[in-house]
Amino acid sequence: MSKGDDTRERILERAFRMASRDGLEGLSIGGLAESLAMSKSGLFAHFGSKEELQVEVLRAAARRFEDSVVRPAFRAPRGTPRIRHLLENWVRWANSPDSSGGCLFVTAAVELDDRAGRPRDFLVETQAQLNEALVRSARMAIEAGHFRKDLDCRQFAFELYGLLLGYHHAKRLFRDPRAEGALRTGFERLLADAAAPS
Amino acid sequence: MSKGDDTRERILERAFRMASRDGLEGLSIGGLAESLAMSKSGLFAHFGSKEELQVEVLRAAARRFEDSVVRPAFRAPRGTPRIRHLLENWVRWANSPDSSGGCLFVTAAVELDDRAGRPRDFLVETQAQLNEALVRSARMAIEAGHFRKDLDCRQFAFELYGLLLGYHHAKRLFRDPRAEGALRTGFERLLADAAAPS
DNA sequence: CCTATTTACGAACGTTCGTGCGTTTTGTCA
DNA sequence: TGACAAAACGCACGAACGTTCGTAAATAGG
Repeated sequence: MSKGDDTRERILERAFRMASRDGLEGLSIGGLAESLAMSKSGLFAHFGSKEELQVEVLRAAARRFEDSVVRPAFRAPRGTPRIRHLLENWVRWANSPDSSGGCLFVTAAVELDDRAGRPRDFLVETQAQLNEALVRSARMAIEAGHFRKDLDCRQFAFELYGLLLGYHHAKRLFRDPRAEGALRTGFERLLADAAAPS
Repeated sequence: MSKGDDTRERILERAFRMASRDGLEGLSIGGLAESLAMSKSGLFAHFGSKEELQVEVLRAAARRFEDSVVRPAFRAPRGTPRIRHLLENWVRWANSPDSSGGCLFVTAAVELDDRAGRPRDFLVETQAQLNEALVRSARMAIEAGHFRKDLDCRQFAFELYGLLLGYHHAKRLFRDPRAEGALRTGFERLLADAAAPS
């Protein structure tokens, strides 16, 4: 790997953390450069524009999420085990020191939700993929006989995501230590409601 | 009402809408002044600092939310009717043209969740009050015999808020027209699960 | 109507923002 | 090692930011 690619990765890693806290707009090139002890223009040259930097930060985050949350979970057996792993990895993601400023996707979603442009397009695409992965997982759980046949899989995904958002909110705004417990309780309720009749 | 108070209200009304879209930090005094056809310094003099403006925007929003969502709902009979009214008003709030840039509280919560200061303190306080109102509503529904006695009211509030956040996310980022239906379906599931055994 | 006060203004401050350009340093490979 | 390319730099730019200040206009009360 060339020197340039190496710094580029260092930049994105730091930018990921900064953007989690301050948002993609709040992320400043000057501040980012300073925190990496390099010049503004030197850093800038790697991306050519702030918008491009934002897209690349999102791309790096998406890859990281895929690597540490989705893919490992999809190695677990289909059905409830896989879905449980998904939640477990997701919680670890949200609690990881890299996300100490909040989940970047939550921050970005709120920030970009009506700001047209490439960053928004990219975020919508990856979030849609994540949502599809959730829906698919539920569908597989039906096929595996873990979930009831008449379960609305999109609805399941919607409510699961809502629980995660509620967890994020309670943990970060209220700093409520009970947030994770509430998330898990809600998750169990969701699973129980989706479960196939015994 | 004096002339000053009148303009102050006009400023806050406009600022409320702008901050819903761009956040409390993205809200710029220059832009706000221009959109109101007044001078930056003239507007600034009403608040003395941007932080103070942010707090006042939040205060105005909280009053408005109280007036149009919470208080009207609390005029409905205790128990499920009141909780249903709460959701109804809440959805209307989220869909109102004033919130066309997203619910200010959601935007602000994500933005301020780790930015210490008076705006964050104020937001936490009002959001905590809202949460308490939800918990209280659930408790009253138990007393009214609508909800089962062993219901965890905090958990109920947590999940209800999660549904709202999920709705906000699906509607605004995905522009999914099914979002409101998913919210209502989840809400009914939540109510059914909380219902007293017949 | 005159005066005292409130309200709004215009101009400027110092900083920071994203971005562009020319140069110098660093790395790479024959 | 010498030459070419890649990478990082310093510097400057115009614009926008929040904020300050002295002054002009508008309003309110006697």
